[in-house]
Amino acid sequence: MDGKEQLERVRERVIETIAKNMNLYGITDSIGRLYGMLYFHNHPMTLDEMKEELGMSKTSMSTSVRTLMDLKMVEKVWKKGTRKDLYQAEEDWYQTFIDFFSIKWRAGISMNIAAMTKSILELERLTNSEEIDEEVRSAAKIDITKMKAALSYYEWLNRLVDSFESEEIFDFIPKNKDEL
Amino acid sequence: MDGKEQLERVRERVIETIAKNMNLYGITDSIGRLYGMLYFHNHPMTLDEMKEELGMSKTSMSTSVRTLMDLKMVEKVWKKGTRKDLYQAEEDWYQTFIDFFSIKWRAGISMNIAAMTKSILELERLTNSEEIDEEVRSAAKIDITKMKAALSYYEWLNRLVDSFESEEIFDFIPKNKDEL
DNA sequence: AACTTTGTACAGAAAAAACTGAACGTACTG
DNA sequence: CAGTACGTTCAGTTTTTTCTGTACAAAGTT
Repeated sequence: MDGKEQLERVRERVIETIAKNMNLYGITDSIGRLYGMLYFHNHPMTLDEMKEELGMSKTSMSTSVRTLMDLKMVEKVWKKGTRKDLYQAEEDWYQTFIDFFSIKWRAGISMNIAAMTKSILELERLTNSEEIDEEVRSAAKIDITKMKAALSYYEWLNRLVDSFESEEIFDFIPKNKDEL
Repeated sequence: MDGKEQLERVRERVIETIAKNMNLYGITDSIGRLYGMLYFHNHPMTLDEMKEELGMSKTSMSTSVRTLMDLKMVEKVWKKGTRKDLYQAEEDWYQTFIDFFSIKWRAGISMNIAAMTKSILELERLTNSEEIDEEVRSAAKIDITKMKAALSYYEWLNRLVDSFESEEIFDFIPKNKDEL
């Protein structure tokens, strides 16, 4: 029984699990595997090393690593002497969680708030118009109610994300369960 | 200027925004559009009506609506007299949010906790073995540390989801911002 | 300045996902 | 019990996404 080999097998299984999990969050398996691999690799890696390790093209490594950087799951590190770019995984998963959802959700929230606000305004103008079919008016009123409800939800979600970014969420749900 | 037409246009734009947003959460545009459409449709709809409204196949409607049901974003309603299944959108987006992430995250959490726990055990057995290369042992120890950190994160995430399901999250981040 | 080395853009190939129509099973209707 | 209406399964097609190799630009080396 070779210890090194066994360690390797365990790692691979865990990496696969991590990848599957990230997949659930809309990240492809390949990118998930790359992250997992970087997470267990104890030194920053170059694109060529990743390519070697995963048996994929350098192009893929380049784009995948950028995706992970955009999500702040990987960072570029600088090392004297080498010309190659070096990357390492963000190790703090609490931070990863915060960054991931802040980035993803904020984008959607502002988009939606803008659309809803604009639409409510337009429909209110419509309902106030004299020359309008009564049926349309009441339909518009219902829509306005729904959009206002949506707006209030987005506003709540925004505050939730605030609590992530400020880390106040950890006052409420402490990292260590024995705290509090 | 036709009011009905204008209302239609506004609705469509908002539905498109909703779809784009859901897309961010890993739901296809089509399914997102279906949800948005149902959200603004003030009566439960049959598969044939959806098919008509969206210009897609009945097969797609059937599978899409099932996806939405699995996420508890749509529910089947029963109406006396009709043989067709009727579906309507869950209107409470706070609830939708809770259900969506509870369902998605729980799946990943338990999968990961299981994998990590098992792997930690295996590696601990490995590190305790006499006949093992010192280098492998220290590598295994590092891995164990990382997996334990991961485990503690998943345990935290589980508690976060608990607070969603119990709605305690609203004590911390109230729905109405003036509350508290 | 010529030559390397490195990362990325881009176009095309391969793989995966979404979508459809036909066929089927079940349950209701007369 | 035959006939019809309905939802779903499944195989095949279309569309989208992922992945690769080549080409190229930028920066470093000699």
